[in-house]
Amino acid sequence: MPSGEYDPDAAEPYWQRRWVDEETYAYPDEPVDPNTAFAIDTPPPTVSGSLHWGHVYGSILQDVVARFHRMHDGEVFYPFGYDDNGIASERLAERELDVRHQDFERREFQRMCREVCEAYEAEFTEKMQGVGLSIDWNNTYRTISPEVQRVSQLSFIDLYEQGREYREEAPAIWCPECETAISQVETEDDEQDSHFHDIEFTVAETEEPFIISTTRPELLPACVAVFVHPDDESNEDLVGNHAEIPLFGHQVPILADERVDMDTGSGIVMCCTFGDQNDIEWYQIHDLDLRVAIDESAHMTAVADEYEGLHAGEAREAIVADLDDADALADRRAISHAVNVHERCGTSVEFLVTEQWYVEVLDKREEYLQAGREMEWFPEKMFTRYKHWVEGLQWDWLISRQRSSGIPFPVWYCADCDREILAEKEALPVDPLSDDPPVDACPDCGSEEFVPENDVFDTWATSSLTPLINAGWDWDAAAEEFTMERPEIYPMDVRPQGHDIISFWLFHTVIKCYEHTGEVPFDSTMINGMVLDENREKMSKSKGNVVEPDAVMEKYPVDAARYWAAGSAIGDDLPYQEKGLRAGEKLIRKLWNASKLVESLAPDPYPEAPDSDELQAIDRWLLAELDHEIERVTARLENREFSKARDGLRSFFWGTFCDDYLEIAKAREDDAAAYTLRTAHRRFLKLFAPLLAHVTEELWHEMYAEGADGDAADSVHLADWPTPLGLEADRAGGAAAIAVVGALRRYKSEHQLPLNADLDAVEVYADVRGFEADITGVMHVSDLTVHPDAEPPVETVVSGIDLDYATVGPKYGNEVGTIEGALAEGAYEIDGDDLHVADVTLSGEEFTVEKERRYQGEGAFLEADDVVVIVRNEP
RNA sequence: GGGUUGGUAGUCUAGUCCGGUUAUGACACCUCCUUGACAUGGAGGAGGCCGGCAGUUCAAAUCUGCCCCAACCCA
Repeated sequence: MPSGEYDPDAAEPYWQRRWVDEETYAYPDEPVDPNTAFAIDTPPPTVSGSLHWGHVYGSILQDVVARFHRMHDGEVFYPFGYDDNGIASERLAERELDVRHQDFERREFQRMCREVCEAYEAEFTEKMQGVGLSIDWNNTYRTISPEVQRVSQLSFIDLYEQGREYREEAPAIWCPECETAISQVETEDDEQDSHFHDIEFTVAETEEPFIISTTRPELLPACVAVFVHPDDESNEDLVGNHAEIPLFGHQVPILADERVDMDTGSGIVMCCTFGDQNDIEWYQIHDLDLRVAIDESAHMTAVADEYEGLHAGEAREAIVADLDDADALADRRAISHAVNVHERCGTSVEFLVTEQWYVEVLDKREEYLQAGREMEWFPEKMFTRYKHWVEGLQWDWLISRQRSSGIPFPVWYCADCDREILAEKEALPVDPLSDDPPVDACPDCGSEEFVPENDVFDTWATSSLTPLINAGWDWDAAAEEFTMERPEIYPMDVRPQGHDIISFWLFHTVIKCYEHTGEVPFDSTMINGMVLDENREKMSKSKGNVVEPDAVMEKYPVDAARYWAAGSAIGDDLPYQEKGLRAGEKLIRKLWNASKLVESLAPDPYPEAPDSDELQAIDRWLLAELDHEIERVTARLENREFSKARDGLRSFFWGTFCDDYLEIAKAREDDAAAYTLRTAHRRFLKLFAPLLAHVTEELWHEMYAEGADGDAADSVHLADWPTPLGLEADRAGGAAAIAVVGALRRYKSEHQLPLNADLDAVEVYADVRGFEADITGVMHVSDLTVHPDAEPPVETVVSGIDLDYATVGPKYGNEVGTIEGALAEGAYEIDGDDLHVADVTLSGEEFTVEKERRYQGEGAFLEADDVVVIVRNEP
């Protein structure tokens, strides 16, 4: 039985350890009913550092969902993954060991990555267990593991066989620091200081000079055309001629195109291989030359003549200086502008023509939009993000990366005819660098020489397969079909994630799983907002406002953090506020203390359910109100309305159960009260369990686990979610009785009396029959008289008229103002059911007469809701 | 630059889709109260031009337009 004060420092780690040791949340190995199995697909966090408070926040919301459905529905599949196969993890290893991947042999570097990641993964595990997440720790995966490599390569081969992947030499976004192609989603804008250079070009045909403006003079050798806007009258005579490039001397055509921004600089712009995405479009549309001046590591090529070998940055300075010497630099001014950088390393990206693998997506935009529509979105409005992303797609998905660590493409090429040779599905995973291709000779040309593909998959190509990884998707060679080890969890019930990754992670997962299985992988998606600091500002290392999970956990119970996290409306950002955690602490304490009182008022052995007619009116009232609350909380949790579920349950428990019923029950000593207390309290523990996972478990074991059926004997989290009892109850009478008690409390408070002070005589004008003993008991009333039907002995004075605007408004329109004016001045007359005012007559249903009650008799006159109470008390 | 979402007492928040006249609750603040768990509790009080401007309407926190601020997504 609970005693003393609750000690979360001891209880929380105890239960966390026990949940893990006893595998409380293990998903069964044996077949599970697909109708009750509930599966969550958590996006595996990237192993690139420590977990931050945002991870904790999102995880708690997932866990509330998991715990609720475990109690409400049945078995819950709640796995955990570590995403450790991407550039982020490689860069972590480089940072941690102070090395560069280029300096190591591929296998050796991969081994180093694994070692660094292992330490961080152990820390992830510890932290996640430390917030009491009900993850099944038997179901964890690493995105670099052989099993996942197999799934990932199977996915590649399946899409290839479906004709949805192609290899092409084309302009691609390139990070010169990481020396790999990257996709559009991996870039971000960075506002950087730069210079605008006005450079003098010459028209070859006329030797007439003109000015172009550029931030990238080092691309002069890469210039392949000059553009003016078709509407640009001042420059239109240039079109059709050629321009001679200063310093480099080559000539390029001058063309017209609408993409030119006439307002920037001179309105004449140079097009290079490639400065930006515009250049790529011009290259494609106008069939321009390729003049590659910058190589994979951002050094100048032979095209740059004497600048060959210089880093692009050095070349820029050198070229600017030489332009100046040649009197070709008209102006140079400092500006600040947005530069496209690689989000992982902050390096400005280049556009290089390289051979890469792509997944075709543009042709199925409408289908993928429909796939998104088929999911239920919490909140609904987040679907718009998905929609705009899909509608705005401009590139197929580039999935090859020129990195050391990652999952290799299961592909070889014929050395003679370049035919693509894919691995056999049953042989996966393979590494073409060390494994042989599945054929001895090229089926096309018979050559026996093969070149292995050196590239690895984009990390998202793998992390977009988590539903399939979790479901145990595989290729059955004998049956020649894809199979699933746990078909009952696919499609998965919910996919939680932050709103920042809807566009790439969620989108890619939806489309890949959809292509493999023909089904949308999620029934619903739940989008959480971002965690902000206490001033509602985004947390960032540079601002120094980052909240460290460890610091919070040291100061507050985990349940308090869980309470705080559940205070958000789904999709909204949530500021970190200590008072939110303090409120959580208060609720934990209240729950603990109330439990102690329940224990002492209704000690062991707990009475069996009495016949319904033995329950007193107040008992039936409480249990009926609780039924109502159960329905509300259940609906709110189903709709992921965490904040409403939390606040509603909290105020019902605190106000109705503790302040109202518990106080009344103190005066009772019968079995009906004991049964009611126990029944309600046991139900409260269950209702709070998804939220306050630890304290409810502690109390459950103190009070109920021993006598519980089945799994509930092990954990409240394995108990069944409560359903309404459906008792008949006088809910109006109970509400009136509570109003009477409230009025009497207020009376005592106003008269500075202690709440347990005796009251001599109380008269109640409301139907509180059946609740008399409860009122006298809790309020210490010596003589209570109830007048269920009689009018109170008061004079009523008309104090005003309330209009029913819903009918009066539309009916009288502009006259409403006049009517209101007359009413305010008292210029009206009540005539039976009618009201004469301002030349109109309102009928009975169009207004209500407001009456003030005046009591002239002895004692104090109290009003609450529709209840009138008269107190006569000798001091 | 474009799009999305949000802006409600000192702070956080409900209500906004579907307009109806004392705008919800919590924290903090003020006053009072030791009551069979909890004073880390209980009863009460004060605190708001619902981001700004304009419009629609008898009536706007709610609908429309423009503007300002913030976050996110995309250029």
